[in-house]
Amino acid sequence: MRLSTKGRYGVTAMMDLAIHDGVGPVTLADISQCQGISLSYLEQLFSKLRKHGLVEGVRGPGGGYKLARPAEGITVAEIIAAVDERVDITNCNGKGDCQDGQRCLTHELWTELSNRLFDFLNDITLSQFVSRPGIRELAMQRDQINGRFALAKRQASALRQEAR
Amino acid sequence: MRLSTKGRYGVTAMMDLAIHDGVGPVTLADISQCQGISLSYLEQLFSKLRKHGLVEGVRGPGGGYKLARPAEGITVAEIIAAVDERVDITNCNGKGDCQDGQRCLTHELWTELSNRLFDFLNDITLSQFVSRPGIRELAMQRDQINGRFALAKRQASALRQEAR
DNA sequence: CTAATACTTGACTAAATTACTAGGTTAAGT
DNA sequence: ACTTAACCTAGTAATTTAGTCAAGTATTAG
Repeated sequence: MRLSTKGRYGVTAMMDLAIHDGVGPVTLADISQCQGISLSYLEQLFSKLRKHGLVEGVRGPGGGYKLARPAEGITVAEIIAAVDERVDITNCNGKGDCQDGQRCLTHELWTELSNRLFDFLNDITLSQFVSRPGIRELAMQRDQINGRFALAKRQASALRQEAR
Repeated sequence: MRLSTKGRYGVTAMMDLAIHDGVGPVTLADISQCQGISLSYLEQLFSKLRKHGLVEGVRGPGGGYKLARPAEGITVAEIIAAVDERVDITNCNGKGDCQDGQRCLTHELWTELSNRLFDFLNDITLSQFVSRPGIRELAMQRDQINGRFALAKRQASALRQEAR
């Protein structure tokens, strides 16, 4: 388990998709503007997210990315693992030994801590953040301010339908 | 909150000190051998740990490093923060705004997740791992195998004293 | 005192990761 | 057709990580 800016970008981007889930796809250009990182870098990240079955791309005008699965089933740990693609857990773990064929005691303690951390993050889903009351409405307001008109429009009609 | 190999090195090294707490200082050369990283790199890490009041150096023959405080009071989050020295939490947070003077909603959600993660790691102390029954004895055995005779000797007499 | 041990500091280098740039191709909507 | 936006590839600048080298200082055993 590793947590870097890359993982943060992935998680926040996925939150963005989750907020607009069911409303319509979100373009990378939008996310790029909001997060302040380059479009091509986002493309790299989303390529990984797509290959791990977390998002789906929709081509053409009005296209973008959307969640491949409901937000309830997507955990933070999954997202981080997808963008990080890290295999090496410890220095010696690949070979299985630390020195003299013995694994260092501290490494065992570390993997235990690492597992606890994973369980913690694997228990947090996107929906936990997005399904809070009022979040959708707030997102719509911000979309209008930020010039995401297409999204805001679709969001508004989605909210009207929900109201019925 | 960031978690890289640097943080892992710091945590595992601190676990090593905690295991030998009360027994005597641990030399960086020992840790270097066990963790498989260079002595000078460890020196850099321990310089930070010392400046953050987590460890104390003992000079002269038989010297090394030891915990500056009891293991019960040292949390994993503290160690990671000490070696990482990271300030930037989000891309826009330094300036306080994301775009158009509005903070992106996703960034707020991220900081919330980040705080949860910090609380989690700040609740895990070194003693939780080290004070498990049998850990000290196991450490002594490994020290002998790994040629850490001085430590093993002190550890043994410490255990004898505990037995009384 | 002297030598051995171990911490301290700084400057410098190699490797890996992060982030970006520039050029495309492909699919779908108008 | 034309535009939009996903998708792909290669290269590269910037930053971080990890390690090296060298010249110190402090402590203590003998």
